[in-house]
Amino acid sequence: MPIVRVALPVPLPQTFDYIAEKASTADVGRCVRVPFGRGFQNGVIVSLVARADVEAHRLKPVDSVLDEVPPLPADWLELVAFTARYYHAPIGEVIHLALPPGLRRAAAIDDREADPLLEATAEGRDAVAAGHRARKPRAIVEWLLTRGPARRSVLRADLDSAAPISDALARGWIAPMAARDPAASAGEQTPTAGQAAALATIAAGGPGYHSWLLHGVTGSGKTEIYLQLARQHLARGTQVLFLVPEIGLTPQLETRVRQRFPAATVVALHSAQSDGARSAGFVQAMTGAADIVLGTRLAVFTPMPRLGLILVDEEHDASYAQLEGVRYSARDLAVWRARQRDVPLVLGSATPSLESWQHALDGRYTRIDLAQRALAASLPAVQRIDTRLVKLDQGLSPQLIDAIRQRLQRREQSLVFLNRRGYAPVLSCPACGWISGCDHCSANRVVHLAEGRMRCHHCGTDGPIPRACPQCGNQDIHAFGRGTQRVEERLGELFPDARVLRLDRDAVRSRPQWEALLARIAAGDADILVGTQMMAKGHDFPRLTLVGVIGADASLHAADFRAPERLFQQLMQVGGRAGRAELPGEVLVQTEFPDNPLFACLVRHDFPRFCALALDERRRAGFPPFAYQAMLRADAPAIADALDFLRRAVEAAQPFANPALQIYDPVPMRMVRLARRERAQLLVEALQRPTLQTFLQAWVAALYRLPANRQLRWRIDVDPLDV
DNA sequence: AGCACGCCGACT
DNA sequence: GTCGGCGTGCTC
Repeated sequence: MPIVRVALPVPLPQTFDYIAEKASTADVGRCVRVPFGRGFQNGVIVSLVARADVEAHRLKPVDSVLDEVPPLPADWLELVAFTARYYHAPIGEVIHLALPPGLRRAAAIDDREADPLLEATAEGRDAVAAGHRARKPRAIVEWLLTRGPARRSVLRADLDSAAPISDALARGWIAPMAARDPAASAGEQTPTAGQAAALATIAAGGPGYHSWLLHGVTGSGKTEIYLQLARQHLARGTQVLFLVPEIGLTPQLETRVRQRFPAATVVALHSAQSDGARSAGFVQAMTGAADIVLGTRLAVFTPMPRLGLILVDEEHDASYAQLEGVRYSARDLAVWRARQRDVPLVLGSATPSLESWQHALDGRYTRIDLAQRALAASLPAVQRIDTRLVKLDQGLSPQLIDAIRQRLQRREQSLVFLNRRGYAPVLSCPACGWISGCDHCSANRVVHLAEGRMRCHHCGTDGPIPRACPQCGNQDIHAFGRGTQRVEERLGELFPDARVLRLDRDAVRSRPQWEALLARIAAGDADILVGTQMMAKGHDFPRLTLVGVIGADASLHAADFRAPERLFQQLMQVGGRAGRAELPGEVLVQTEFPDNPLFACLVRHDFPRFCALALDERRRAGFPPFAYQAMLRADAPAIADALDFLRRAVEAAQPFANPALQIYDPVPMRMVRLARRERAQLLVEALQRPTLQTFLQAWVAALYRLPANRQLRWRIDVDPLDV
C-alpha cells in the first residue's frame, strides 16, 4: 500500500504520512486534502515512502488528490525544502507561504490567456484606409498599426478606458496574434559604452550559473541592461525571473517591461494581488506559458520550467527579507535558485549590501561597475553643513534655507529629506516630566497635528492630543523634536508663496495616491518636497536640483551595527534624486559630525571606499559578513517569561555546544515592549556557516520539545538584519 | 495553529 | 447539580 508524505500548513516541524491507494511517484508535488485531527487540511505530497514514520495503525487515508493542476515540479519542492532547512521553518509553513491560496484549494484553473496580444487584421487595415465611420474602433486599429501589436491591457491603459476593443474584435478589424516571438523588443535603446561593456561581460559568462553584482549609480541605466539581458534569454526560449523590492512603488517598471516585450507573456506576482490573479500567474509560470515573471520577494518561489535568467533589482533593499512568519531573504534564495537551476543571476544596485560587496571581493560574485550616468548628467555636489556652527530654525540651517530660496527663484524643486513621520516625536510636560509614552510599547506616541492624533508608530494605536498634561494638569505642554509635518509647516511659513508637498506614509496611503503625487511633482506642481525614505526609491524628478538631509545623525550612532550602512545607502539613493540631464544637482547634509568618514565618502561619491571602511570595521568587530548569525527571539506578556524561555534554550543547547560557536546571553530587546508583548533575544554566532547550521538543526529540534507556556511565542531568525 | 480533554467558579 | 474558564497535549 503506497504511503505518501505530506507537508501541511501547521507550525510543526514535521511532515505527516497518509495511505494513498492509487498514489504513484507521478503524484509527488500534487496538492491533497487529508484528514487532520478533527477536520481536514490541504497539503502537498513531498514524497512517496516505503515505511511510515509512525506505526501503521495510526495512518489515515488521503481524502482526495487534486489532479486538475499539474504537480509541483521536483526542483520547486527542493527549493521549498531548502528554505525550510536553511531558515529552520516547518516545511508545511514554507509551502503555505510559497503556494498561492487559490492553488492550495486547487479550484479549476483557468488556463486561457486573459490578456491576448492583439494585432490589426487586413480588414482593419481596409477599414482605416476607407475611413470607416466607426471612429472609435477605427482608432484602435490605427493605434495597433502605428505602434505594433499590443496586449489588451496596454491598449486599455493607453487609450480611452471606454475604447470598444470587443467591438473592434467582433468586426474582425483586430485579432489575437497567432504566432508570437516573446523576444520581440520594442523601443530598445542603444546601449551606452558602459552598458555595452556590461552586457558583453555578462554574455561572455554563458548560460550557466554565474552571479554578477551590477553596481551602477542612479541613472547609469541598470534597467536597460536588465531588459536587454531579458531579451537575449527570451530569444533562447527561456523564462526570466525579475525580482523587485516593492511593486507598489515601481508601477512604471511593470509598464516598461510590458511595453518593451509586447509579445511576451509577462506575469506580475506580489502579495497585494487577488488570489485568482496570483494563482493564474503562478500556473502560467509553472506551465511555461509565462515568459517573464516580475515580482516581489514571494516570486522567488515561482516554479519556472524554462528558467534561464534571474534578475534582482536593488539587491540591497530590506524588503527582500520577510520579517514575519517564515523569515527568509528572497535575494539569498535567488542566489541558491540560480545555482540550483544553473542559470546566471544579476544582482543590481547603486549601493549594494556589504554582504554582496564582500562576496564580490571574495570572487563568489563578479562585480561590474557602471560608472557614468546614462543621461550625461554629472553627480550632484554633496556638501556638509556643520550644525554646531549655526542656529537651526526647526532643524533647518540658514544654508539650506538659502539654497531652497535660490531654487524657488530658479523655479527648480527642492527636497528636504527627514526620516521621521509626524509633527513631533514626543509630547512632554516640562512641569512634571510626563512624556507621551505608548501604553503597549516601549516607545513614545508621536504627535500627528494634521490628524489631531497621538499615534504609536510601532503598534498603531492612537488617541486625541491632550490639551493639558494628563498627569499634573499643566496646560503648557510641548511637542519636542520634529517630523515631516512640522518641517512642512515651517517651510510653509518661511516660503508662503511656495507649494510645499509632504510625501510620507501618512500622506501616501495607496498606490493611486502615490502615482497622483508623482504626476503632480513631474508636472512641476510643487516647489518644495518634504519626504521620508520613500523618496529615496527610484523615481526621476526632472526639476529636482536640491536635496537637504536633516536629522541624519540619529542613524550615525545607532546601536544597530548595520545603521551606518543603511544611512549611507539611503543618502546615496536620495542624493541620486538631485540633478538630471541639463540641471546639476546639489546635496546638503546637516550634521554635527562632519568629520565622520561616512560623510567624507559621501561627498566624494565613493561607495567602494565606504565599503572598505565599513567592512574593515565589521571584520575587526567579528560581525557579518565575517560571521554567521542566528537570533532566537521570544516574546510573552511579561519579559521574565521570555527571558526564562531563552535561559532554558541556552541550557538545551549545551549538548550541542561547540567551541567554534558562540552563544550569547539572553537579553531584552532594545524595544522591549511591542503591542502589549515583551521581547527578548539570544544571539548565536559562528565563523563558518556549516558550524551554525549544524548546531541550529539539533538545537531547534530541542526547542520544540521545551515545555513552554501557551502565552510564549518563539522563533528563529537566520541571518537576522536587525540585531 | 486548531481543537480536543480536563479540573474549579457562578448560574438556569 | 451544570455551563464554562483556559491550562496541557495531540495531530500521520
